[in-house]
Amino acid sequence: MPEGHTIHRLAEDYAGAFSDGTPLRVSSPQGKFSDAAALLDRTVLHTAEAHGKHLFLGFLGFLGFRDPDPEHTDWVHIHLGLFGKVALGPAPAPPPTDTVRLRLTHHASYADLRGPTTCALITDTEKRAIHDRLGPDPLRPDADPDAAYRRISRSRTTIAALLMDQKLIAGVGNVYRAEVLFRHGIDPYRAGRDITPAEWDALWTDLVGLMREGVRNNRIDTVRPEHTPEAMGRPPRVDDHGGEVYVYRRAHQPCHICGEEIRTAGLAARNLFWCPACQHR
DNA sequence: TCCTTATGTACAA
DNA sequence: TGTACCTAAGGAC
Repeated sequence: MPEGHTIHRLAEDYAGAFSDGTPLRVSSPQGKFSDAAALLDRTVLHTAEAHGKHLFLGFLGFLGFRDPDPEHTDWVHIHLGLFGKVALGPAPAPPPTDTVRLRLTHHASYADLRGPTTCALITDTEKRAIHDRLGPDPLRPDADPDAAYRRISRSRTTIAALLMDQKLIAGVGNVYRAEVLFRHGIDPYRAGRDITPAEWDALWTDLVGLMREGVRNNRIDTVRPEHTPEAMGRPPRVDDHGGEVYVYRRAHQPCHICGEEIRTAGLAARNLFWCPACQHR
């Protein structure tokens, strides 16, 4: 279930559960991360950080350093890809299944990582290189939305594809791109260079608010108060995604606002969803 | 039990 | 543009 909000929430949850200074037990029941897990075993989790859909767990102690200097931190770089999941809860940990790539345990908590596309031990230099190839993240205080607009405003590519490009904006995925374009009435096929500064400002500000709420609730909800199931007297959404949305995975269903049939089409190997009547700008 | 699908990305051609 | 990779849930049988 990973867009940027999931990863930022995981950073908070890992740090909250494990960064109290107690050494951790680190293992890889699946075996694919065993060598690194052995190096990290009985070291201390110092920090957890997210940039877009990338998660970084900072460990101290495997090289003998005890000070929280980034240069002396060993980072575990995690990317969940499409399928990755983390199960995090109070100790005792359940018996591990053979799909657990990385298990952290502690006197009070456990966290099991399954199905990531990336789980690797990296240096601080390698970590900086990852930050350098990612665009501004609406969930990070250091984000510069103007940097994203400079590139969007020069591009002939559709705004729907640009919003998914992590070099331009880090953390937006298929749900947030569909929903934020709907909320601003923007046709997903418009070229980036036709997006005005005012439109970009509104899109960015909205993403910041939506994604912060996503971190808080650990799910994506994008409908305004007047369009909730309660407000409109319609049945709540029931599927594995969970949150209330306008268009995502609602192909061929009526638009909550105008009743028009929601459309879907493939765009950059993903399914795009939009309302042709509401998104005309 | 099999098939499809999924909130992602990298690389080959 | 297509394909490979990682896992689990839901629906059709």
